[in-house]
Amino acid sequence: MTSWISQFRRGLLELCVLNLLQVQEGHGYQIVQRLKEIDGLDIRESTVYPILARMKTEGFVAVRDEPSPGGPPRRVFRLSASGRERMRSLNAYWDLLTEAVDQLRSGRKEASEGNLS
Amino acid sequence: MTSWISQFRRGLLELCVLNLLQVQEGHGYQIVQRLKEIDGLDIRESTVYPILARMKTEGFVAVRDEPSPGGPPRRVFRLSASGRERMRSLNAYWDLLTEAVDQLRSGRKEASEGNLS
DNA sequence: CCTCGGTACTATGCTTCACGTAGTACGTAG
DNA sequence: CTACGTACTACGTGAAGCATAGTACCGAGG
Repeated sequence: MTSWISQFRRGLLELCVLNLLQVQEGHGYQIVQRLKEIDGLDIRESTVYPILARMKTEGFVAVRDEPSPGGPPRRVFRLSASGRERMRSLNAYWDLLTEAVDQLRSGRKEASEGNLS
Repeated sequence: MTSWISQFRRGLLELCVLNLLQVQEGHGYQIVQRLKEIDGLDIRESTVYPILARMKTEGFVAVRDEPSPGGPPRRVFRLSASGRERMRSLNAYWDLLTEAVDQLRSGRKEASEGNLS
């Protein structure tokens, strides 16, 4: 991983997980699969599980075990009240940041015309 | 600093500095002052100087000294060609991320209005 | 002169978190 | 009984934001 890309993801991944769980509870593996589909995120198990563990110890999610049709038992995560609160905080700050960046970039000359690599 | 807020800023601050310097060269202290004005960033000297140092060792900026009217000599930073390249990369990835988050948040449930699943 | 405050930068250590790698365990198909 | 998909855990590394502290130059006021 090109390292600086990882840096951008800091904190953002928790926001993504929270927003996913806000829609519907899910188990770790499932969340990993969903996040993998999202372009630009390219996330791995070893990143997601620690996030979920952290969120559990901080009380943002409730956990219960559930049997799996083909594998070891799943740990299903469900957003708690404080988790939804957290999500709102992160979303709000994220919006603030994106707005700040937009502002900073728009006042200035040209922005990067579509060139990703 | 509430800790999780700092995490969001990862990498983003370099992007901000690059975009500032793209408009006009400037010295460290000046860049700090400018970034401080930006809402939601709330940045400090001890964060900015290391970024500038890093950018220098990686060749993204050229540095020259300049006398100050009221203080020790200033170190003036100017974006290099590879610095502009870097800026484009970061901007592109940032755009990708914001789009991904927008997508993730909008495709799911509601943004604000009550519309349960 | 000497201190105080603003300017301008440097140095050190802490902490958080993404990620790589590896390992455990369950189930089914061949 | 091997191999593969599922599902999770554990450990170590490294990057970077930040707090704190220190250095140094300058002008104004007592």
